[in-house]
Formats: sequence, C-alpha cells, structure tokens
Amino acid sequence: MHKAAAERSNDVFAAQLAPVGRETVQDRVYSELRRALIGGLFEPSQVLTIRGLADALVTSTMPVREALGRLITEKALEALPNRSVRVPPITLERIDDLLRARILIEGEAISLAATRIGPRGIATVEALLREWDQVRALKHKKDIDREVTLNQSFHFEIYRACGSAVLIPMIESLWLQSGPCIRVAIYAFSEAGEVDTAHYHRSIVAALAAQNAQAARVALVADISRPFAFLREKLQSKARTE
Amino acid sequence: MHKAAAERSNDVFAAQLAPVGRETVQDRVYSELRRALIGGLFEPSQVLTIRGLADALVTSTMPVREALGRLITEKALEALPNRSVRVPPITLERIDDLLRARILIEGEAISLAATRIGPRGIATVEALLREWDQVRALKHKKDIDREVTLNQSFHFEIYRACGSAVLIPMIESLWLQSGPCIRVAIYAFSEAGEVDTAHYHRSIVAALAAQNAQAARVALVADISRPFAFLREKLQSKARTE
DNA sequence: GATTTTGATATGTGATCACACTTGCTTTGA
DNA sequence: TCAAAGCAAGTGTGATCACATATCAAAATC
Repeated sequence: MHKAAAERSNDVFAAQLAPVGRETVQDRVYSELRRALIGGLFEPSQVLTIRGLADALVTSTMPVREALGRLITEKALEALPNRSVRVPPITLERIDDLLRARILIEGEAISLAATRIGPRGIATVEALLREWDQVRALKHKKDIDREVTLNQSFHFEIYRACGSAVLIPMIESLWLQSGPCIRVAIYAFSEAGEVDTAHYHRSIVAALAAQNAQAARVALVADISRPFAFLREKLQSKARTE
Repeated sequence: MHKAAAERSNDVFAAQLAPVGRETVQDRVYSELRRALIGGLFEPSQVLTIRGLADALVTSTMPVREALGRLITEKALEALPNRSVRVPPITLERIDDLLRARILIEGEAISLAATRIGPRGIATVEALLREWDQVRALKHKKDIDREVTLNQSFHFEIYRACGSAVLIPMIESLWLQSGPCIRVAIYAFSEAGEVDTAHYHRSIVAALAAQNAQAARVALVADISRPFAFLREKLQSKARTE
C-alpha cells in the first residue's frame, strides 16, 4: 500500500512537494554539538553534563547521552575516569600531533582532489571565496562565526572532490578535535591584528584550477599550519610566564 | 573519608589487592563488537538488530544501542535509511579506498615508530613473531582467530611506538572498517594455498631494528596490500562470472 | 491468478524511573 | 580552630515502557 501511495503521490504531487526527511532527535543533537565543537563554542577542558545539555537543547537525556558517546569515540570529547565528559584540554603535544595528522590526511585529500575536481567544483569554491571577501569587506569583526563556517565550507567542498568515503570522515574527525584549539587561535589572531588569510585560499584555488596537485598540497599545508603556529607560540609564551 | 579509607588500604592491603576497575556494560559490549568486527566474525551486508545482539550478549538493549551508535560513527557499521544497521558491504571502490588510507596512515605511523621504538619494543615484536611461528608450525589450520589476533598485536605494538594519540585511533578505525573484508581475504588465502606471510613481518622487524624508516614503510605497505590484492582479484573474477 | 489490502510481528527511538557513585557542604568532635 | 564524619544534591548507567514505523505473510479484491 505504501508503494501505491508513493506512486500516487508521484503522479500528483511530485513537482510540488519535497521529501520531508525523518531526522531523529539524536541526529539533531549530534549535529548541533558537532557544529558547536568545530566552531569552537566550547572551551578546552570544559565539562559537559548530560542533563545540562538536555536542558539547553530542550530534549530529554536520551538523545544527548547517545550523541555524547558518539563524540567520545571520535575523540571530539573525552571521558574522565569519574565518568564525566569534557572537551579535551590543549597541550603542546596535542596540537603538534593534530597538525601533523591534518597535514598528512588533508594534504592527501587535496592532492587527489586536484585531478578530480571539475570546472563546476572550481566555480563553487571561487563563489565561496567571493562571498568570504564580502564578509571580510564589511569589517564587522563580529562575524567570526560566519567566517569559520565559510572556511569550513571552502575546505570541505574541495575535500569532497577527492572521492574517498574513508578519508572525508577522518578529516571531519580531525576538524572536530582541533575545533576548540582553533577558537583559541582565532582570539590570538584578533589580538595579533589582521593577517592576509585570503592569500592562502587564492593560492589553493589557483593550484586546483591548474590541476597542480603538489602546489595545492603546499598551499593547503601553509593555510592549516598558520593558526596552529599562532596557537603554539601563544601556549609557549604562556608557559614561559608561569 | 574516602581518602582516609584509601590510605588505610594502602597501609594494610596494598601488596595483596589489585584495583578492581569499573568497566561499564556498554564498554564490554563495545569491546566485544569491536573484537568481532576486526576478527571478521560478521559477514559484509549482515544486518544487526539491537534486541538480537542484546539477547546474544545477555544484556538489555540499552548498552547495545549505544555501542552500535558509536560503531556507526566510526564507519565500522552502516545505518540504513530504514534505521536498521548492517555491516558495510564490500565493493571494489571501498577496498581500494580503504587500502589507500591504510597505506597513507599506517605508513606514516611506522615511519615515525622506526626512530622511536626502543630495544624493548623490538624485543616485544620479535617475541610476538616467535609466538606466531609456533602457532603456524602446529599447522592446526583452525587457529585463524589466533593468527588474526597475533597479527593485530604485532602491528599495534609497532604503531603504539609512533607516540601519536591522534593517528592510533584512526588506524583502529581503519582496521574496524577493513575487518569484514579481511575475513573474506583469509578465506581466499585458504583456497589459494599457503603464502609466505611471515616474510613481510621479518622485513618489517629488520627495518625497525636498523631504524630505517623508509624500508619499514615499504615492507609494511607490502604486508597490508597483500590481502587486499587477493580480495580485489577475487571480487573481480566474481564480477566477471556474473 | 495477480495485485492490493490488511493485519500481526518486529524493530528503532525517546521518555522515565531506579540505583550507584561522586561531590561539595554542613555538622560534629577533639 | 581544624579535621573527620555525615548528609544532600547532582550525575551517569542500565532497565523498562510507550509509540511510531517497517516488514512480511495471509487474505481479499479485481
């Protein structure tokens, strides 16, 4: 009967209605927490409680605890021996470790993408770049979240072109893990004044347009290394003063 | 008071009692499912149900559903649109994708490990190698599970030496994903007769002992490529006959 | 006889409850 | 005054229930 219903709807409503989807509450909670982590909305070492998050997200504890469990397995969160869960703290070893892994895997992904991204893909990332320029031109200073989102879209639009269903989830996991660090780095940027961040992205697009995998990899490494270098310096200077 | 109790126990019982630990049921279910997946105890495309697993593991549904959710996020299992969950099916693209990622990441890990693994680590992997030879010498043929476990211990004993808290979980995730494929490959091995699998492991140990990172990487790539090549050939021949 | 409808069973999801453990503060005793 | 004991609030874990949906086979209709 369902098949018949689907066929009838195909006949009559296909052009008018879009499928509504059946996203579960748990999926929404998971997505929301991911977004918050990648955007750096949580501080490193911050402790999260199931009931607290459930209240904040206006659901029950059930979807939250399953989402937290999933985030713990991908190392986006950390389970303490007390069974409480927190955002992993930043250490010098950890940011070096994360940067090395990101260079390795995202470098490979963009290297693959360079020969597979088509003119359509190039056009899409160029459009994102223009949109990003517009946001920066406004100099609102408070659109950090918007810039972070655009940066994420830019990178993942490229990575998607590598065509690897294995590498992309790993890159997402790495972004999830470095999200809280990036937040700290962004604040360091604000203090250190403006840097020409757009330059690296233009180099990446130029290399991709030329299908030059090696140049794309080099430009990408420079791009993702920059905030980590800032963060590293900041941590070291803080360690010296203590 | 707890502190006082701990101190008292320190005084009197420290030499006699070991800490009992507080592993949750969910952790045990998760470990058990991981073991089954890496060992290839589940077939590709096999559908798993929460209640079915809960009955098999003699627990309630709660720990199982959370463990399944965690395995789905690390792509060890797949969530169908029906909301049922299955072991990911094997495709030619997927095994190529998995092999490429494993070569990339495990190659990097062993390259780092080559300069960091000490004489103690070398001794440990050599001991594993000898144990493995003994198992093979018995020719029991039915100790496939034992060989799989030893192979896993051998590799991860090396990877642990790379000292990266980021890379190792990624490698675990890759093994989790390629577990069901490996099972198929092992059966292909049995049909194809014996191959000198120990040779690759000896090359790896020799390269590590010489602290030759490049040689270790090459030997490792040969080792992990072998079952994938078998599997690939088998899949292609099956595709031709259909 | 083939197709559709219908109903029973099975399954995932979310909510709620009970329990054990932790944590922080208050009270008690020296 | 200070440390130890005890109490109370908070938190994670596991079990159970209710409900919506999926699945599959039997029955009804053309």
